[in-house]
Amino acid sequence: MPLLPPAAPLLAWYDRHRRVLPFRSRGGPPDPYHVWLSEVMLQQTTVAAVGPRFDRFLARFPSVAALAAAPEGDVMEEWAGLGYYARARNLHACARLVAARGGFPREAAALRELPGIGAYTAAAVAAIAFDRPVVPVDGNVERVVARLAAEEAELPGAKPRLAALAEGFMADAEARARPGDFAQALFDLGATICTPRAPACALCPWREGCEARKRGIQEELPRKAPKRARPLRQGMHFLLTDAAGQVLLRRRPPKGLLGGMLEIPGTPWRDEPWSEAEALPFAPLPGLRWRRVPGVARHGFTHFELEMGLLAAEVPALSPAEGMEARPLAEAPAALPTVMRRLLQLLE
DNA sequence: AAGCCGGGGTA
DNA sequence: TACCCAGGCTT
Repeated sequence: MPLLPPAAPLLAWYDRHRRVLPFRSRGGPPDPYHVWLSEVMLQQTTVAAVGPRFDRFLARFPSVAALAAAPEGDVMEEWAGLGYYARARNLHACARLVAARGGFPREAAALRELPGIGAYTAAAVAAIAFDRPVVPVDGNVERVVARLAAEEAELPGAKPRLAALAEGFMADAEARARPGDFAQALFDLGATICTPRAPACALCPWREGCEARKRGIQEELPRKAPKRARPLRQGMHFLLTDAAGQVLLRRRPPKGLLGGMLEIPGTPWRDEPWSEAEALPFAPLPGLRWRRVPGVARHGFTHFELEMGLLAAEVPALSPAEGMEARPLAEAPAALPTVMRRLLQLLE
């Protein structure tokens, strides 16, 4: 098994080239609340997408105590558009636990017990906020380590092996002296030099010790198991508005797809397209005359693609049933997940 | 171990 | 288009 390269060149590179990011502390010690919030937002979400949303979230919920005291609906609404909405629910639950115990645990093992915090986030918060000697293993670190060690086994099967290799970084005293910087240096290396495609090996502080580069296979690693094709599903939705400019929305069940988020009422999503007559029994109010809004809206989820049609009708005044609520049409997009915003875009 | 769970940036 | 992203939870 090839040895991991020393931490010193990477840390020196980081000291010169580290990215300036909205959620990164400048100067002073990092605020654990800020570190935790940014790490949760960054789960499967790009730095570019998180930046503005992090500042907006902090403005609305400035502290763990403020977040813990907020109604869950407010948190879900603030999360609208970010995706993976279970993160928002877990974030809120976690804030309440942390507020009750008077602060975040400092050890990764204890952080790991909190809702929404897995192995990665526990290590990231422990290292960055508390300088505990652990290595968070995300997609960047997996890629860097797979190339350093020329690990040819496919992901996700190779995850445990890559994590075990990454743990070895902390055997180096220079890494152990700066765990937070070391973790973020790995992220920055993966994001700017050791990129998924066309890595800039000539600029890499670890180019001498990289086994994949020696063999010329750096662009092929990490290998990944092939993914299944996403099926296409169909839905028909009902835009019911009133004379005051309000629109009828429905709250989705707390768990599952888009759990806890608002939606525009509609049919179930199935494999075949819906005719207007087939869809009508699913309308939020019977006996209305619906008109078809031209066009179809498309949206991609993780495991299927969705195509939606829209029917519109108007009543004098909405009286929302249980599980429904009326909102001004102009304010609806801000509270809706992106898939529902796509439907509203058909009106333009 | 495998499936479920969003959305956007990028080539 | 397809791939990837500072992953976690459930079964």
